[in-house]
This record gives sequence, structure tokens and C-alpha cells, in this order.
Amino acid sequence: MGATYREFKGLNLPAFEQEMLENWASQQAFEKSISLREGATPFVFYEGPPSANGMPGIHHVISRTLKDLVCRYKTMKGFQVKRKGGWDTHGLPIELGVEKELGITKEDIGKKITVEEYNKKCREAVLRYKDKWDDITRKMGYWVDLKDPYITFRNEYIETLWWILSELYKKGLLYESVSIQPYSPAAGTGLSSHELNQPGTYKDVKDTSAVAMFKAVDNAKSKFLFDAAGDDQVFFLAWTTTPWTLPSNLGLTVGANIDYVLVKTFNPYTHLPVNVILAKALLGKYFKEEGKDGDFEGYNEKIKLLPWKILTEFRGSQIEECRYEQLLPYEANSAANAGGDPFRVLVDTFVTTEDGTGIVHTAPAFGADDYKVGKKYSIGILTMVDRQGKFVDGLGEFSGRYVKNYKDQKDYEDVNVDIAVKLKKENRAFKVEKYEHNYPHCWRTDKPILYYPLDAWFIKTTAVRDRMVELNKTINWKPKSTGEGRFGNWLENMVDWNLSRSRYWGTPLPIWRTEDGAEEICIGSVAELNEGIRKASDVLGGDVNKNHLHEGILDLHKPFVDEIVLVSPSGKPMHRVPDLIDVWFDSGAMPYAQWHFPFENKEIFEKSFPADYIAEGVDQTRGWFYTLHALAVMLFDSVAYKTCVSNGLVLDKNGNKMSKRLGNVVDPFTTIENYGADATRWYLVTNASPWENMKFDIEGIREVQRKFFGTLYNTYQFFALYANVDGFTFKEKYIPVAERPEIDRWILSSLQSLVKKVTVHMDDYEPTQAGRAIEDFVDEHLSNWYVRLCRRRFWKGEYEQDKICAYQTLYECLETVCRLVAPVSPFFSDMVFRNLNAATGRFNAESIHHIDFPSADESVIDPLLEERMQLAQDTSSLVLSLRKKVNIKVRQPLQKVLIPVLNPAMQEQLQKVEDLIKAEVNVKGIEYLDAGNSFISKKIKPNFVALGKKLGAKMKAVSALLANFTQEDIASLEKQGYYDLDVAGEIVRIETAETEISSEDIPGWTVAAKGVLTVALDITVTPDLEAEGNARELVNRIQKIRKDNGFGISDRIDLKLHAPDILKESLAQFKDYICAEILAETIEWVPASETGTDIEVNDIPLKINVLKKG
RNA sequence: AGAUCCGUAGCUCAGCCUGGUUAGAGCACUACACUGAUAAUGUAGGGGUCAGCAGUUCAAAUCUGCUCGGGUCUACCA
Repeated sequence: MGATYREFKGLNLPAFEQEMLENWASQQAFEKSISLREGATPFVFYEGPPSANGMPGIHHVISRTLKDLVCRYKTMKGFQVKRKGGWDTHGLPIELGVEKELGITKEDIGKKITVEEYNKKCREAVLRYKDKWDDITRKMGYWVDLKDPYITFRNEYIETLWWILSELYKKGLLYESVSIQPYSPAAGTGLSSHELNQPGTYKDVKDTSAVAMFKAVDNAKSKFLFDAAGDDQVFFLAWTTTPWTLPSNLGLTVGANIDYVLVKTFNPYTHLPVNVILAKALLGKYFKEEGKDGDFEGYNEKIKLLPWKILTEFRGSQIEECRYEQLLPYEANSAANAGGDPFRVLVDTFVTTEDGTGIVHTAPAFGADDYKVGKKYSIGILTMVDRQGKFVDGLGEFSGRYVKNYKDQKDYEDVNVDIAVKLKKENRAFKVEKYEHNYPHCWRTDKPILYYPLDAWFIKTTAVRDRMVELNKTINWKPKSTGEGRFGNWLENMVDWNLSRSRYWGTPLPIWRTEDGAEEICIGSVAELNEGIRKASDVLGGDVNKNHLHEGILDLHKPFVDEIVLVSPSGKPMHRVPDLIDVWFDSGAMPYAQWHFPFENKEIFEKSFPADYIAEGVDQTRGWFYTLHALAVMLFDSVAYKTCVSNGLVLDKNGNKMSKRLGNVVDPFTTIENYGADATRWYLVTNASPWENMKFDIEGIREVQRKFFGTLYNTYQFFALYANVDGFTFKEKYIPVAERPEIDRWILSSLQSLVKKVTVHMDDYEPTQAGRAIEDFVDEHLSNWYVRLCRRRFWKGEYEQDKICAYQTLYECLETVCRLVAPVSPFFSDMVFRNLNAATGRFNAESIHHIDFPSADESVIDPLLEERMQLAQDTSSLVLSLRKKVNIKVRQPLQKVLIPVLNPAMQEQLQKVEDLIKAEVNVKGIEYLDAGNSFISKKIKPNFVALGKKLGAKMKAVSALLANFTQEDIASLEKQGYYDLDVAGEIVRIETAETEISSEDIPGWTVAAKGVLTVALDITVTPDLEAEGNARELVNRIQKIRKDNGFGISDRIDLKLHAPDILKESLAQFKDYICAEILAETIEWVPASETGTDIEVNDIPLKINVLKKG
């Protein structure tokens, strides 16, 4: 006896996986999957580097499953897919983690701990959970090269970043500018957008808001206003929720096309007559309709209703360049200090009339929009608040006061209120009220942030915006909306990339400049820096760079780079600007930096750029997806990736985001340990399209395990059991499919159709559809139809043609399904494949991951065959439901079923699967009633698609007429091929093809119907049928006893039986059948007195003795 | 505030692109069968205002618009 198929003892996915992992490791299966494809077309994949300073979560498992399954699939499709792993090691989260651990804050760095020590801590912390990550990578079956990963803190990596920066610098795309950034005075630090987007940073708060009155200056520009007012008091109304910015006010911004009005009224606080300007659309916010053109003469402070009157109306563009008197003048905020030409009316597009007054108080220091418009008009800038968050000196009574309660002072008095009070007293406030709005807070101190001007370095991404948009259109986004909507939109509205971070642990910006800022240099390589180090030492002398002269610079991080002094062409010392760069630059530069390009690996880089495929969470859209794209466009005028799959979030089963805080995170380790990586991966892929948010529920994995893997497992076990008995090892010649039985040709046709479908979906990056198709095949077709119907073929009869056909067919199905499943669930598929291949040696390969993905054999696909098998399945299902209805069990044979056929083709189809149906539902024969048979009653309904187009509005009437058709009408239509209907006096001719006729009923029979298929069952049980039923019942009981006693399936038995005469008679009639079924030589009839097991056959008691032979 | 995805049975999802008259599947539940694959399987049953409103159409879960609810990203508003 040759090799045998390994039979499992139970479905234990985690144990199988453990075994496979050991095999993979000892055989170097992953490495081989790549080396075996040496010379093949590369398929380029980029691994988005995870940060190993946090534990991996289940959401990492989904994105990595997506990465892995595509790489495995492409490998099986014949590509060589190298996957270099990587680690993201810089950035704020790491620093914050270290600070928390050491119990220090940012301010302590350089004081309580040196920068060198601090960065050393960061370097240690960064790969803290690397073991855990490696572990989950291995256990989940993610094949990625972790032996030689790129690590972003390495000098080589940083050197490439510097090279890129210097390239951008040369192209004039790297520049320094002031920018208004979120800043936390309480924490004394600028905040990154990441920090600002921590949950809970935006809070609804009530602030004192004020509508301030800015007094217009009477000059040529504004003359028309004063003329209209007939007064020397004209005010611009501007609203603010941050009155503390008013001392820094330098402009008022209006919309060019917004309509404004000059209104005569009274100040509600001082009751003095005033003329105010505001947007027409916002009049209703400040004035009641009843007060319009009201009683000015009779107004006094007791009267609540303000009278008002529109004096004139004009566009914003008409008041551009009007001037006004400074609202809160002090020594510190003079126009001279502002350094521009302030206190003018400006025009810009960001002004709306949604709230406020349509005139925007503009303080360039404290708002991004303000800064932009201020620069456009050169109104200068005033920063009347220091970095601690308090007013600077020279602001009178406000100097030294905190603009918000940053120091948790118990007796803190809101300076905003005081400013409002002052304005009220001075006839400069028109409306003061508490206003509730959403305002960002520092996540660490819980204090409101403010927007503050800080120096920063930018990459001028806006210069290549159009090209980025254009190239984006060539990227295959999954789903499309991410690329077109979310990403495309983001590109359209892009601003320059703010690179600066004032932190410690990150890539230093390689720019050195002289103290006066007149000369600067951007270093592009370590060699260039080392050369500069020596040169500066030579030129400047002394101790300059003395620690770095010998070996050059050894670590490109702080504080070492900051020790380096370079020398300018004019001989002046240059120091590095202190900024670090955004970590997103690190990851966006990964295509180049992972290869230390252009210093090394030029050829490798050229072959691996751009990527064919990347995949990450959709939250990376503005992160990695963006930075990859931006850098590729700026450096090489190319996309960085051709296909991008963005997966959605993994939510908990209630739809909430998983977070440590809520304690609803799913631990991937225990999940995989309990249910297996295969089931987990299969669940994640098939449950929902990857880009939809997924509600993660352990129950779903359990279901996958039971239903999909359980079925596959059972099918394999079934095959192995009998193949081992018969010694089938595929050594016989492959029997041409055409020579195999109908059912074999059918399952093979379905199999090839499946291969075709799965290939299309996989090529389209739709693994969910592929997985669902496979599931459907395994469950519906393979297990519940093919195996079920063919069971007997495997264990009955001799080892000859039909049996070999069955084995070859089932083997091919199992083998092919495994190959289809392999990319998604790599363990179990490999396991089963190896078990199969060990016996047959069909493939000269160690692992399923080293062979090709199946390609569909079109010649085997027979659509008509698949269609008629569907007919057989439907028919069987209907007959079974009829049996149920009249309570006749399937083991009781029945005489016949009756099927009305609507056309000869249908009959032909049914006849070909007649035997299957008969066997499946245990009937002796099938009779067909042809179309002309008047015995059947038919029903008719319109073919809505066809008739709807033709009839349009008459559809309803025709539908009603058809519903009333008699049997004669239908017969007439069928005979003539058309029928003339009278629709409200108009003759409408309908044709047979425009209707759907089906049989409804067969008088005197119990019928069931599904679609056009109707079946009727003859439920008469004749004595012969009853006897046969008894025989089958007995067989069933004996088989159960055999099994209960643990007999082998081929053990032969002796049977002793005592039965009442009525039963004895019918059993004797089927003696041969019974003996053959239960593997007995003969039935020995014994008297009642003998011992034995009591059983019942159709409610008749009998005694039975089953003994194993020999 | 903008962009985007989602909303169909108790739960997880199909169907929507391309409109067609009984809206499906699995799980769960109930009942009955079946049992040489048994951590299975079959049949039947209950369970739906297809988030809501309006429009287009002979016909809307499906197309359009608006609203509501949920998620994510981005922005932050004087």
C-alpha cells in the first residue's frame, strides 16, 4: 500500500497553524516563495511601517491580511513579490510615551535630563513591542521580510531624507515662513494636528463675545458714508469670540460681493445715537423688524426696542481701503510697532454672513486667515500676548493678565469680560453676550489653545498641486471614493506642508545658517556634512567640531547635529536651525529611504518604484497616502503607488471605535490562539468589504470556523477516509472530464466557473467577493450536493471507473479550492494541500504557496449543465418540502413526481438529471406534462421589463386585464402567439414573449412551485413501496448499530433477526438489498426467545443481533 | 463647517451601478426530519413602514433632492 492521506482527529485550527508555522520556518517557505520566482516580473509592494511602541491590535490584523493576501495571490500568479518590512520610529507618540514613563514634561528636557539621554530613552522605547509585533506577524501568517527591515531612525535612512530635503531645497520648494499654529500656552508648546485631533480636544464652551464698534475715519474713501449719515460718527461693527485679540487688531475684513448697510440707530448700552455698518443679511440678528424706521425722537434708555433706519446700501468692495481709528490704543500696539500700514478695511473671500456682522475683526497673529489677508495688505502684525498666554507690557490695565485661566488661578477674572466692559463704557460695544461654540483644547492640560505665530519650515506642495491632482487620477483606488472624494478633495484644497516640529526625537532639518540669516545651506549627505565639519574647523579654528573631526558625525540626531558648526562662504559660522521634521516625511520617503537611495541600491530602487500596491487604513489618506504621493510627484513627477486599498476601521460589535479607554479593544493574540488566524482572516475578509467599517464580533469568527472550515474539513476527511481504504493516489490516468458522469462534469464545471470568478475578483482587489464565492461553492455545491449525492460512489462497489472518476473529481475540487483559499487563509489550505500532495505527488512543491494559482479551464465550463443541476436542486427541494407537508419520510420510496414543462428544452434539461432527482428524493420515476396539456391550470403575469417599455402608462390597465385572464385566454395567447387586449377602447396587442406563463396547479395533486418550476408528488404508498420502505428503515437501524459498536466501514457482519410476520415478509422480499447495504452474508431468522437489541421499524418492534465477522 | 462611507429581519450582510410587482442569505429562535461526512445537514415557521420626507416614473430598497442618525477624515470660524 502506497502513501496515505493523513486523517485529522478533529478540527483544531490553532494546532494546525502551529504545525504549519514550524514547517514554514524549517523549510523557509516564505523565502522560497520569493526565490522560486527569481527572474519573474516583480510585483512591487510597500509596507507602511507600523510604530512598535504600542501593542498591535485587531485593526492591524485586517490591514495586514489585505496586504498579505494580495502579495500571496500575486506570487501564485507568477510574480516575484518582495516585501521589505519596516518600522516607524520617530515622532510625538514615542516622545510622549517616554515622558510619561519618566514622569517629566517637555520643559524638563535639557534640564532634568539631557537631550542625549532623552533620545537614548526614545531609541530604546521605540522597538519596545517589536517582539510582540514580530509575534503577531508570524502568528497571523503575514509574510513580510523582518530580517532586514528599514528603520527610520537609522543614519542611512535619515541620510536619504536629507538628500530629498536638499533636492527640494534646490528646487526652491523648501522655505521658512511664519505660520499661525495651534499653541498651548499652558503647556508652552505648539501642538501638532495629531494632538489637536485627540478625542475630546474640541469642547463646547461659553465665551464672552463682543460686537465691537470701530470708528471710521472721514476721508475721500469714506466720504459717501459720512454724507449719508449726516454725522461725524460712523462705526464698523465686527464680532469676536476672543476679545483678548482686540488689542492686536490691525484690520477689518469684508467680502467684496457682500451687501452692507449703513444703519442709523442707538447704542443699546450708552443710548447714544450712532451710525453703524454691517452686512445686510445679518440685520435681523441685531435689529427687530418692529423697530424699523421707528421713533427716533421718543427713544430713551427705558425703551427696549431700538429704532433703526437704513441710510444707504453698498458692496464690500466699495469700502475697501476705508480707514478707522484703533479700538484699544496703548503704547505697545502702535501702528509703528505693527510694522505696516494698519487699521484699514480689507477684502477677502473667507468672509461669510453666517454669523457675526459680515465684517471680520482681523488680528494677523491669532488666525490663519487673518495672517494671510494681513500679509496681502501689509498691515503688519501685533502679538500682544506672550507665550505664557498673558498680555505683554505696555497695554495699560491689561498688561500681565492671562487671556484665559492658564494657571488655574482661583480668583481669575476673565479679562475678556473686562475688555467688553471697557468697550461698553467707551461707546465701542454694540452687543456683548455669552456665546457657546466649539473650541480646541490642549489634550494634556485641558486648557484652551490659541493660535499663535511661530516660525516654521514648509514644503511648497501647492506648487505641484495640479500635477498631484492629475497623477492621482491614474491611481487605482479601492474604493474609488477614497481617491476621488476624500483624497482628491484634499489635494484640491491643499496647503503647503508644514514640516517643522519643535521636538527632540526625530529627523533633524539639515539646514545651517548664519546668525543674521543671510547665508544658509541645506546639507544633502553625510559626506557633505563631514566635509563641512572639517572645513569649519579649519576656517574657524578653536574647538569647533572637535568631537566630530576624527570619525565624522556618528549619529544624525539631536543633540549631536546641533553641536556641528559649519562655515559660510563668507567665513561666518553657521548653526543648525533647531527644527525637526514631521514624521510623516519619514514614512512618505520610504520608497527611497528603505534602499538608502541614491547612495546605494540604485538598480533595486529603480525596479521597485513606483509600487504596484499599497494598503492601509483609510485614516492614512491624509497621512501616508498623501506624503508618498507628494514626494513622488515632487521628486520624480510620478505616482508612488498604482493601486491603493484603504480599509475601514474595525469597530467593536456595537459599532463603537475600539479604544483602550473604553476597554473594548480586541486582543489579536487571544483571538488567534482561540480561533486560529485562518478563521480570523477569513472572517475579516468575507464579512464586509474591507473599506467599510467592520463591526468585529467573535461570534462571526466562530461561525466561519464552524461553517466554512468545518465543511471543508469534513469534505477532506470524507475523501481521506475512503481514498485510504481504496488506495486512491491519483496514479490512474486522468479520466477526461467528458467521460465522467454528469454530476462529476457538473461539479468540475462549477469549479472552473468559480476559478474564473475568483480570479476576476482578486484581480480587481475585491477579496470579499472572491471569498464569498468560494464559501458558496464549498457549502452549497461541493458539500451539500456533490458529496451528499455521491457518498455511495465512494464506499459502494469495486474500485473501478466510476469510483475513480469520483475520487479524481473530488480530489481536484479539494486541491483547487485550497489553491483558491490559500491567499486569504494560508495555513489550513497549505495543510490540506500538503496532505493531498503527499499521497499523490501531483505537484513538485513543498507548499501551496509555491505553486500557481489555478487558471480556469473554459472547456470544462458547461452553462447548460450548471443550469440543469440547479433545476435538479430546486426540484429536489420542492419534493422534500412536499414530503414534509404530508409527513412521508424520505426513506419511504414513492412512485413518481409530475412536472409540467413549459417547453421542450426544459424537459430535456430535466431528463438529463432525472436519476439524480430520483435518488435524492427517493421516487421511482418522473413524468412530464407538456405545454399543451390542458390538465394543468396556468397563470399569467406581464413581463414587466418588456411590456413596461412598450406600454408605459398603459401598464397598469394591462396588468389588471392579465390578472383576470381565464385558462382559455391563456391557451388562446399561447396558440396564436399574441392576444389583442381592449384597453379603454384601444386595442393593444401583446405577444407571448411579453408575458410570463407558469403552471399553477395540478388538480388532485399536492404541488409546490418555485419560479417557473412546479412539481407534484404521487403520495400513494403501495404495499410494495411500503415493504421497500421497511427494508430501508431496517438498513438504517443496522447501520446505526454498526457505527455505535465502532465497526470499521468495511467490516462484514452476521445478522440475526426476529420480526413479526408482516415485517418479515417485506424484509425477506428485499433480503439481497439489505445484505448488500449492511455487508452481511445473509439474514438469519431466529425465534423470539433469543437475546438481542430491541429496535423499531416503522413502529413495529423487532429484535436484532449484529455480530462482527471473524 | 466641508468631504466621504454607512443606515435593508434580533445580529452580520446580499440586492442598488443597469428601476419591474412575493426584498434574499447566514446566524440566532421554534418545530419536525435526516444521520457510515456528525463541532454537520434538510424542511418548515415566526421575524422587514428597505432610516424619514419629497420628487422623477406606468412602476422606486434601487434614480434625484432634502432631512435625520452613525462612523471616519479634514478644518476651525471672526
